[in-house]
Amino acid sequence: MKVAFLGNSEFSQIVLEKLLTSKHLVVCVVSNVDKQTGRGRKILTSPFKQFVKSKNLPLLEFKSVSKEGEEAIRHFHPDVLVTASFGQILKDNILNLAPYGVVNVHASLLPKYRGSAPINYAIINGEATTGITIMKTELSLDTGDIMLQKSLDILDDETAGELTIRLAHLGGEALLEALDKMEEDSILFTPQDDNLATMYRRLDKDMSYINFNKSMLEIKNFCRGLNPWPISRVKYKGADFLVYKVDCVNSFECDINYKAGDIASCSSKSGLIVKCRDGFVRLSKIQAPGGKILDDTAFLNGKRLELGVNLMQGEEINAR
RNA sequence: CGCGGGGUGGAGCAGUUGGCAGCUCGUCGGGCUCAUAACCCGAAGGUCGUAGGUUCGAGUCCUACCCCCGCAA
Repeated sequence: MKVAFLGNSEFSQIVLEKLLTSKHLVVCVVSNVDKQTGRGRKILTSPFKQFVKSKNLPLLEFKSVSKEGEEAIRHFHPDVLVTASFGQILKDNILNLAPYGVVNVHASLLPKYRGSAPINYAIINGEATTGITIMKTELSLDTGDIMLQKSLDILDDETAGELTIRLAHLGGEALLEALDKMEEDSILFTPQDDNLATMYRRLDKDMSYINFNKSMLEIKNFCRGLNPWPISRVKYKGADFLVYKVDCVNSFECDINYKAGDIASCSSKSGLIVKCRDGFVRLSKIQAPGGKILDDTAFLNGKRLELGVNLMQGEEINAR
């Protein structure tokens, strides 16, 4: 099959690499245009596009494929279009461009976890299993018929970033299998049951503050699910401290009656321990504004935090 | 020229209006203890990011450059 590949991220790259090892031919790759980004507002080429260039694949860049890309892609006469972590929503002209239409590699077991951050939310919600769905792309988001699914167990301390890489490899395998079957015309299309569907909205920094009214496990999962971006965080006296790792604390005793979100211990021996709904959590890897990522014990050697201060957004100082 | 924070013994930080370079931890040695991540005593370890400049004197003030980070996308 002649494939036009649409993608942007590291996830896309891993799937594409797998595709390049197969008998299928990648005729062109479509990605977003470079924009000002990063510190100093420089224009940088994404790692994905650098990879594509290094493989000497024809690279097309569009702000909107539907508006600008139809002719250019048609020029390569693809049999099928494949999307993997491609941010843009495709219109009819692109959906019907190739004989086999558009196939999407989605990182969840649809119809669960529709939306742009399926991997993150699977971890946040404490799922034990997630997976890959190869599906037909249609006009509305992540609703197309399912062609093939593969599941994967989520590891205990895995972050969303780590899981993304594992899912991408699985996604590559699933995609090849699906393409092979399409070619033999032996693939089944199963409609999704919309009643079972769950949809989650985009991640952003506003939703990344830790809510200590939740349980130890929920907070830990929240932290894992938001790594490597946007990173869970707390507010200490008005400043944001990024939290890279949370551990559940099962053996911490204290006689003071702390509220959820209060700092219950902050010596460089014990680490940074905070009260939550059903116990205590330890914020064991944190980063102060302008600082680097540190273990809490190292962090507390230099920065002295105050016992009893509340780390929930908006809360003010209250001495027990 | 998008905004902002930072580079100080091995680690993390403080350093006031320029005036002997400090704190917490770690390391090494000794002591106490049934024992310990606890406690006590002592020691080692620093070209204060780089290059210039101002000054009797610069970690501190000025200039240029390098590196790291947050916001913003």
